[in-house]
Amino acid sequence: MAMTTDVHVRDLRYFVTVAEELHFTRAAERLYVSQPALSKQIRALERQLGVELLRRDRHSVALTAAGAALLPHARRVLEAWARGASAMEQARAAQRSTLVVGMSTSPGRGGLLPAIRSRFTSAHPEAAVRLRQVGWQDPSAGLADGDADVAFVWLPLPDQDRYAWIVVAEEPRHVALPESHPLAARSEVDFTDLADEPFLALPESAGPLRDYWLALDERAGSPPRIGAEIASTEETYEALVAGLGVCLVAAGNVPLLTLGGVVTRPVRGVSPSRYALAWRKEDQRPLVRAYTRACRQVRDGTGRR
Amino acid sequence: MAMTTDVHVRDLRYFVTVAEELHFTRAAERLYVSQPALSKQIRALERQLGVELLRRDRHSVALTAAGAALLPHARRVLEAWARGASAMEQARAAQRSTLVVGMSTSPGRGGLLPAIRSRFTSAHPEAAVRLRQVGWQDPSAGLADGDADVAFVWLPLPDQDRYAWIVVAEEPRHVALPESHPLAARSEVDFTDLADEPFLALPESAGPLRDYWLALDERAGSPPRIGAEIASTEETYEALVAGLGVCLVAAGNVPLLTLGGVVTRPVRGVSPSRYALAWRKEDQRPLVRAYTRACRQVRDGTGRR
DNA sequence: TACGGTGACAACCGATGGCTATGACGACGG
DNA sequence: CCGTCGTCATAGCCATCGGTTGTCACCGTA
Repeated sequence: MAMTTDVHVRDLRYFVTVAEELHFTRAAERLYVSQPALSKQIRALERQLGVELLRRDRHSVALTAAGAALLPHARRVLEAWARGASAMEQARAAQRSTLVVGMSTSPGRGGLLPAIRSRFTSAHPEAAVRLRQVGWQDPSAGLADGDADVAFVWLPLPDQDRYAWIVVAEEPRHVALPESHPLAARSEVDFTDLADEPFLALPESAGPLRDYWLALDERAGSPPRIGAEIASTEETYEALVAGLGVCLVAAGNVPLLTLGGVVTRPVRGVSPSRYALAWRKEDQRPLVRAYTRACRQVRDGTGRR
Repeated sequence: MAMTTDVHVRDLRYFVTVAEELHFTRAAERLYVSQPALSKQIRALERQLGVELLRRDRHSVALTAAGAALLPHARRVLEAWARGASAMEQARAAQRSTLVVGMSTSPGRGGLLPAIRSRFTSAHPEAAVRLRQVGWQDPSAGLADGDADVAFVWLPLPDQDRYAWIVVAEEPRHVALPESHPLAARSEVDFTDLADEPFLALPESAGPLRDYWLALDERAGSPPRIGAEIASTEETYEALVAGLGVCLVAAGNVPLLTLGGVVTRPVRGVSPSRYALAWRKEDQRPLVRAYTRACRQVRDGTGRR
């Protein structure tokens, strides 16, 4: 007999209405339920509480002492929950009108983000855009776990069939080296010269993207040596100056690493990298569609103002 | 899509617990439910509210903004309901420890009530006794509709198989007459002399009791003339002085009617009336049993102090 | 590489909460 | 006086809910 004292808010609402009307049939109408249903629920509530709340007297209904005692508390519960429900209403609205943009590193690239944003907000002035930095463990930059609604990512993505994307930049890849490295003397390097260097690699969880930045495709089967794993720009920089290895980097990201002690050189013999805006393929929400449309327009220079 | 915003208080309790533990399995233990049940309920709550409350991150659980917004409201609802539940607890206790004694007219009869009460309260000091006056429409004096837990009634009762009783007084019946009535000159009358008089009768709803006070049994088939219906001592007195009829009255109730203009005379040829304490046969509650026991002891003079 | 611990999912089952149809019963009007 | 109306209660039905046990997928760790 574990006496759950929990109650359904609906039952309290029913009770309060009957207490106000002192009339089951009328109360049932106000509540949009049938009279028997209301009758049964009130009896169930009385049974649950072990107390007679209403005295039914053939042609009249009256509150008992217990019913009168319950009424104010029931009203307080209803009111408290009304506030909670309205908070949820707000949360729902906020969720509906907030777009979270995931990204691993700053997209930069010539005002891409501000341009998209300006188009987007002109189409949806009520919407808020939140940027969210996501570590490199997640190559989908938050799309996978719902942290982000759209995201700037490097191709290729894992689970390609779950996402759609628009390529926003195609950039040649450079190599980043400590400035003391022998190859730093060259102004340009062949990838074959790098194949035996220790590489800095993305985390395992990055899947095909890790392989891509190791340029696995260009290595004819011989596996790369891994100098260290990196999950952020800062880690990468530290690993480079510490001499743990070298790594490929998109041309657009070169400025993020060349702070001192690190140099970058163009690489021949590797495919260019592709940077894209991605979203969950089945996600049809207006804000998502508007953002991707804005992005496509910016890329294509459509309707430039 | 009538969006019931109602929520089960249990679900809020579940949510608050998970929000406190940030751990489903531990929360489930605290709540004494299985982990899948808890998981499902929380998801259902999220679905109902159309909002993500908790972010499950494989090896960690965190509140979302919506969850954080809900938490205080949920706590307020729980607290409001806790007060309500405790009020119901009190009401239950009060109901359990209050005995309602129904009666049609004052039992009087030599301190019967105080004697019973004193025995009763010495056995149940925590209990409260409430007396309740009931109109003569209800011959069970409130037992039938639950207004009373025990009641002082005149036999015979309707629905005899629903009640048990102890006879507390057996009194000869007198007749009450306006003092101007021819029979008022006699010091005693035969019922046969009364048979053709108009009688004051109890309401139809009194059932066999109405017939009893009309002394139907003594009338060999010829039906009585009804002068008026009466439902209280005052009505009876007024009807008597107005000359609407005569009526039988228990010896113990004679003082209630002989106020002026009305006289009473003993009646030969009618059975004595029986006054009883009655209760619902299936009612085994301790207070009811204690009261009837006290009554029996007082009647039998057992353990007189 | 096996293991322990996490939350999610599936299948099942009794209770709940709603409906319609009907019943009992007092009030009221012809 | 009798039929009808209005009231709340009951019965029988059905979908959904809220719980169970059993299992899985996943991850961190020994």
